[in-house]
Amino acid sequence: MKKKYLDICQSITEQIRSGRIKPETYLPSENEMVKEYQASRETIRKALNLLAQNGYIQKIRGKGSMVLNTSKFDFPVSGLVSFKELAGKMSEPPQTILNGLSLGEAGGFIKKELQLEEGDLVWDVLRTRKMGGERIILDRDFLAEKHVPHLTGDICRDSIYQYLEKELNLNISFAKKEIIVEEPTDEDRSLLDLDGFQNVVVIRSHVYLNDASLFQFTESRHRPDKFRFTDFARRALH
Amino acid sequence: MKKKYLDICQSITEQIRSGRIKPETYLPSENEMVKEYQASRETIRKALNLLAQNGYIQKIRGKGSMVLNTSKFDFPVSGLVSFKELAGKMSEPPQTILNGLSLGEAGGFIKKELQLEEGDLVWDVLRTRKMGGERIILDRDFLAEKHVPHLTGDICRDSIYQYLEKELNLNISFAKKEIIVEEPTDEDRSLLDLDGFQNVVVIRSHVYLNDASLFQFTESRHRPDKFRFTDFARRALH
DNA sequence: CAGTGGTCTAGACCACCTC
DNA sequence: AGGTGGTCTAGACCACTGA
Repeated sequence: MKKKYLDICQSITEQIRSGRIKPETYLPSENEMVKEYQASRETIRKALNLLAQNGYIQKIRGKGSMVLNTSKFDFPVSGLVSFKELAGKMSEPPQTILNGLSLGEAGGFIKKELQLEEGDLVWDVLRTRKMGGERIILDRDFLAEKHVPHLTGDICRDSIYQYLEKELNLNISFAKKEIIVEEPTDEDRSLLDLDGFQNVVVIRSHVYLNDASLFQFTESRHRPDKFRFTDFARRALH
Repeated sequence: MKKKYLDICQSITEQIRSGRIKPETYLPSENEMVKEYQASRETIRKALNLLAQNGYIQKIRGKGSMVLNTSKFDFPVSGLVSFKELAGKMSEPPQTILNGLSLGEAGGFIKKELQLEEGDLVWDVLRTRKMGGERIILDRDFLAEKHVPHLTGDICRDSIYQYLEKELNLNISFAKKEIIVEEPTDEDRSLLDLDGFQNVVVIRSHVYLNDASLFQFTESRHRPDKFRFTDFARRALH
């Protein structure tokens, strides 16, 4: 199934990212794009709305679609991105250390978080992320065994998300996240280079598949000086 | 200008929030809604897409639109919400203290952040937010005088956003934000009840109007134990 | 198979901006 | 007045689900 509006969106995204279309200038009008892309106006508008949602353009009535400046806006923890995808956009390559991988019956806490039944099994994955020689992030993932029957150390050291989407064809769809600041646990102190920091930033996520079933609960614990979260937000319509 | 898809969206939102439509159940099909709301299917779909973006429903092909559980998901720092709007959803009423309000020529730092010209004026607003008797948040707002010619202490103590949107009819459209953790400044220590915390959480925002012009730069500094950010994120299409 | 949501179209009317 | 984006429509075909 090829989606025309996605093609158009990617085409324009590419032109903006490469600098062929400059910030503060206007895109061709929707009617011009209708001819250029051989698509109906609604299809063009679908593509443009995607760009607007992601902060690439601002549509201004009576004038046109202005390209926004997206530089300095390059660390998309926002959205739903795995560490490997994120790392690909960083200057220096990070490193993943697998500290633990086990499959077992869900305990009380995690059984509740993943809404599991009595006797359901869960994977417990513990990984450290190293950047610039220092252990900066501690990730603990819980994955429901009924959705992910098989998991290996190699997959965890590479990218779990890649495996789930490419191999298992799971459709990761949305997540609810919360960011808070906590005191370091003993585990944080032993597995991270905390350098005397009194706090860690904790991101807790519940991740859902296309059919709205919950399959993953993650806790990502960051050294505060290396933590940065950026977001593009549109004001809700009223 | 009445927008049918917004009416439909609000109608369904209201039914979900009030509990008349329960989580884990399906909405009527799009074709049924076409009759119910006397609208075309594309208009219905526009409304449903808004609901999906905001985490109210999950659309599942071949099955329907499932209502998601939105409880425990109640602190929308995400999106673009002013403190007053946020406070309205909290149990206990918070309090705003105005620590400073001045209009002056833009200095080097803020001139750059707000992309101002030589001689442009900016408002500098400093406010403390008190919750449960403790001073928890320190907000510093810079607003370009060319967009906001007039500002008073009463407006700052109430809600700047309300004034901008209701009185000045400014259309606040989008913001770029960043969240990081810093050491407290002397100002933080004197104006907040830091209780010995070694860090503050800082949210920096650049806020833009409908015509893509930058009009506000804000720094919001939070005591870490009272900070919480929640987010609903959909995975980017590929 | 019928029903669901996903994509696409061609055309209409409106509100806004600019000249 | 002419061009821009914003809303809405009626209809078509497709892909997926479940009985």
